Amino acid sequence: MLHLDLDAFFAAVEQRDKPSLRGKPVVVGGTGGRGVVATASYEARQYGVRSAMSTREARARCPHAAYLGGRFHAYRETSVAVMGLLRSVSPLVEPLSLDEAFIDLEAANDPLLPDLRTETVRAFAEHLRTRVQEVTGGLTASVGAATSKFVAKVASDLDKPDGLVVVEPGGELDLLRPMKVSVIPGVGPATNERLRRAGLHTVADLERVSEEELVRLLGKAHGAGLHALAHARDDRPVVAEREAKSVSVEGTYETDLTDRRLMEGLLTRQAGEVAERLRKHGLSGRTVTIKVRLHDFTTISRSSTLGEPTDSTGTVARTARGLLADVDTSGGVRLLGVGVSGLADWVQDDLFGATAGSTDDDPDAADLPTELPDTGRRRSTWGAGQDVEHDEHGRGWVWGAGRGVVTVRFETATTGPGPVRSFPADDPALHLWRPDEPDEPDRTDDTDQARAARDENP
DNA sequence: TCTGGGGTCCTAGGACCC
DNA sequence: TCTGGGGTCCTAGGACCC
Repeated sequence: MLHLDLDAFFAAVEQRDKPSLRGKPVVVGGTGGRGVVATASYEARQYGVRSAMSTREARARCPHAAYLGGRFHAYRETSVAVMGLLRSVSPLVEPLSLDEAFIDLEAANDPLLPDLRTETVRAFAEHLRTRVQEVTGGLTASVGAATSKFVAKVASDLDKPDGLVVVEPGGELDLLRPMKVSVIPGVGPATNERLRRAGLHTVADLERVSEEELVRLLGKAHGAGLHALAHARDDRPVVAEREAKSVSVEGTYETDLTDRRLMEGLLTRQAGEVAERLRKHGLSGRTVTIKVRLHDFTTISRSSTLGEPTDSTGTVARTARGLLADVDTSGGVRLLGVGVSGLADWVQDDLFGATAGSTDDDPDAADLPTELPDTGRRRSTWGAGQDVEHDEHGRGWVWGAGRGVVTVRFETATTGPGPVRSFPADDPALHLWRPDEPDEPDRTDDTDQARAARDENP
C-alpha cells in the first residue's frame, strides 16, 4: 500500500505560479476576520503558522506572509494531473482529498514494479515522486509505503516534505510502538484526552490494553478499531469509487446575525446552491438538515425527512426555513448551513411534465433579504500575493501594498517575469481577480478549500 | 471579534412494528 | 395489570478527517 501526500499543496501551487513567492511565507485560507488557515508554506510554518489556526493568529505570528484566499481551479487542475498519474500506475487509487491518495500496489500493472520487494517498491516510489514533480510543474510529494493503509500513511508523514519511507513487512509494530496515540487516525483531541486519563500515551501502552477495556473506554466501534490499529492490524481495502452520502453548504458570517428574515433569506440561498449541486450530479435526497452555530459556538441541527427524495430548490428551501422556526436565535448566529442526505442516485422521473426543471415555486422567498449588514469597514486592503486584474495591464498579483499605493507584478509562471507597476490603492481600474467567476457565485464568506472539497465530492 | 467548510461515521433515545 | 425482545427508522449531537 502506498500513501502519497503533496507537500503544503495549496501554498506550493501559489509558489509555483508566482515565482517571486518562492522561498517566502505563504498562507492560503480564509482571509476574513473569522478565517482559518488551510495551508501554510514551510517558510510560514517556521513562524508557527499551522493549518486550522485562525488567520488572525497566523497574521500575528507571521505578519509579512502573503495571505491568499486561494485559487481552486489551479488546485483542482493540479490534483487531476496527479490522480491521473496515480491511476496510470494502478486502477485502485483512493483520493482522500485534492492532495492525498492511497494506491494499492498489489493491483498495479506497471512494468517498473515487477514485484513488491522492499527495494523494488522503494525504487518505484522514487520514480513516482519524480513523475509527480513532472506532471505538477515542480511540486514535491511525500510518500509512505507499507503493508497497510494505516502504516503507509504514518510512513508518509515521517520524512516530510519531499520524503519517502518504506516500512518493511514485519517492521510495523517496532515503528509504531514508541509513537503517541494521536498518530492513529480517529484519535483526535477528545479520544486523546480519554486515553491520557487512562494513562495511555503511546501505541505500546495501547497494545497492552484488552479490546474489552478499550471498548468500555471509547465505545464499541471506536474501541475495537483502535485495538486493531494499535496491533498494526489493518485490512481496509482501497476504495476507488465512493458514493456521496450528503450534500451541504454552510457559511460563517463576519458578524453575528440577529435578523430572522435575513437568516431565512441566507438559508434560502444556500438551499438553492445545495439543490443545484444535487441536480448537477443527478442526485436527490429525503432528509433536509439545517445547522445553526450560535454566538457562543454551540451548534444546533434540525432535520426533517420527507416522504420522497427531492432535488428541488423550493422544497429544500421551504423545509429549511421551517426547521429554523424551531431554533432560538436570539443571542445571535455566527453560522448557517443547509444539507441534504439520504441520497438516491437516481433522479425522480417527472412522468407528467408538471414540474418541469424540477424547480418548484417558492413565492415566500421572493422578498427575503440576502444582503449582509455592512460592517462599515473598508473592503479588505490589498495584500501581497493577491491576484489582481488591471483594466489596462491585464493580470498580475500584488507584490507590495501600503500608504495608499499598491505595487503589482504582472507575472505568472506562464507569462514569465513581467513589469512591476504601482497604482493608487483606490484606482478603479485595479480589481481583485476572481478566477471562479462566472463558474460559481461570488461568495466572500466561502473558502476555496470548501469549493475544492465540494467539487471533488459533490 | 478565538475557533472554516464539506464531509463521514458513530451513539443514544424514542417511535413504531411484529 | 407491573411490563419481552428484536428490528428499523428517525433525530440530535459529537468526534474526527482533510
